[in-house]
Amino acid sequence: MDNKKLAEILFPDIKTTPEEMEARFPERQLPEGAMVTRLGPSPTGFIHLGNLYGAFVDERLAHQSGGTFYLRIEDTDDKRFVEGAVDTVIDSLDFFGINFDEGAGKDGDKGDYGPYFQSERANIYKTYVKYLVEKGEAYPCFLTEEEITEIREGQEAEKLTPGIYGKFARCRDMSLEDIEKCLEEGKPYVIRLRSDGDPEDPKEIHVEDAIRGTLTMPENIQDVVILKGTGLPTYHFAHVVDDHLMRTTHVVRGEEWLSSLPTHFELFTKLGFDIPMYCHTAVLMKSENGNKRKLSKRKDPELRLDYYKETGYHPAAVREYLLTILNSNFEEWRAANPDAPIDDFDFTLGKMSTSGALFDLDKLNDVSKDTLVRIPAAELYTFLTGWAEQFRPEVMKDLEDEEYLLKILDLGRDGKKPRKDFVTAGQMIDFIGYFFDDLFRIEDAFPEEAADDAGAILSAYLETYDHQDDQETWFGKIREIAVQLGYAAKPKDYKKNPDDYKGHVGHVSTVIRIALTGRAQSPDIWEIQQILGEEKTKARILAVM
RNA sequence: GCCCGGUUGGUCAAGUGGUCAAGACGCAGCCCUCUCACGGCUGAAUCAGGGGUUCGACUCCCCUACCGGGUACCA
Repeated sequence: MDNKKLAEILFPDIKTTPEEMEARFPERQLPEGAMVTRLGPSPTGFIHLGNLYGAFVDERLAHQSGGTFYLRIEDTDDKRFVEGAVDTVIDSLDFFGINFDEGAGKDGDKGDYGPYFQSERANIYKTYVKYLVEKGEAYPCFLTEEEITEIREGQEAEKLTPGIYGKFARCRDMSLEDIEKCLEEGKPYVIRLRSDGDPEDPKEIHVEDAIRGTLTMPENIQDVVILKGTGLPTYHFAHVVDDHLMRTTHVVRGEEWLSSLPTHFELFTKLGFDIPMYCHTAVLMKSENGNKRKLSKRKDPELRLDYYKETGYHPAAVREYLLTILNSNFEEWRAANPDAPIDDFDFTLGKMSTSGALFDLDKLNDVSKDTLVRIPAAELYTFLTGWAEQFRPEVMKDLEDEEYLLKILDLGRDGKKPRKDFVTAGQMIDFIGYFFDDLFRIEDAFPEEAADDAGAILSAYLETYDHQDDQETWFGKIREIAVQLGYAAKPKDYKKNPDDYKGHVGHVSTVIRIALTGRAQSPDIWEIQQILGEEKTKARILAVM
């Protein structure tokens, strides 16, 4: 068989050679130890939490090592290309602080290793396919879908490994004449790898994985498709060619790729490429009925990245959370360095978990509280208004008074034990709602112990109210009112002798609290009053009376 | 079915032959306290099961179970 001739028949237009490719995409000039990583989303532009999780690893590895992180659009499938997909990918990741150095961009490709759309790299792939055909390592296959199904069914019946390999690879050893004949007849075909694997007795191969250690697997035996009927490569082939030519040093991808590793190994070997360091991450899981399952696009709103944006999670909080899942020692580090920039943390692949982590909203919320408490009020204000503008435009008028808002946002946040009231922007609006007349409403009932005296309490309060009082004298007055009306000045007294009192000062102040905030629970009343101002304070008391 | 991963409290997890098996979230109780939050303290709760190897196994080996993935001209 004249493979050279076959290659020429199959790819008459391909004049480029692997050597030329090597020259065109030389090794990168990067400092020692610098890592090159990539994100390869499909062109729908849909980015979910799993992507973010992986992208975060890519980004940290590259930027921590002084390397390069690039974006490559994997559009070898004939899936519909969604308009603006690249922008969507870039924007959604940018929101979480993840930026690309190279690759597909809003204003076209950037970098010397492009094109960065796989659909535009057909001739590059074909150069290598042609090369493999010339060497007899690949061949055209004319099997139809029906024939393949038939083969598979036969294999299943005989309990054999399904697939096109060994004697099932019926086009493997066609003569040049037969191939030419099929070609002339216009039969559709694909190019398959001629695998060296022994179906009878597969050898073991060893591949390094930075997260999982040395992986031991049986060698590939399948004559996998490398070039589809469309003239575009399969993922397997594109991965090998692209990651080599783009000089990727670390391939971060989900563990669902683990089982095709032998195929990739054989391709790398046959093409004479060095194998990159693989980093197979665990899949994010979700608990359901006591079982773990993969997060699903349809069932789990928290998988959509937009969910976090819409709910009003601060990107920094999501980053903190992701890092706590990604690196088990991050929480410890954060506890020791509460104010350090997150990028100071030394991210390591070895600290990554190999088993699927359950996504935990409770934990996210807790992390979020701790994150927001570290953000200065002015910045929080920008974040809050930015969010509200997009998702709660009707409250924007309440947020206009920046000076007023800053005081509200900083309420009780100073000192060594700051309040951690805020979780998300949406929740914040709700939490501080009583500061705004149009959002203020009485939500809770007066406590039983003091309900009957509510009128008396409020009128006495109003009578003695002096906006200039400091916190201590202010509360002293409430104590007096409480005592006068038959309430204990201290909760402990009441607890000791509940029959001697109607209730305690806490019940009395709750009545005031409800009049002012509409709620039985709130931050410090005195501080709230100072922010509300004398006029509004009095008006609210009066309104309830 | 076959192949490949994985399995420490409800959740996230430290742990690499000798620990009373860290810590965090959540939960419960107590303290602080005018409410809530914050903070502090205490508590309940874990090595999937069975065999080996060993003086000694969460750690090493084998089997089983369970979970996840793959088994495409999808990525």
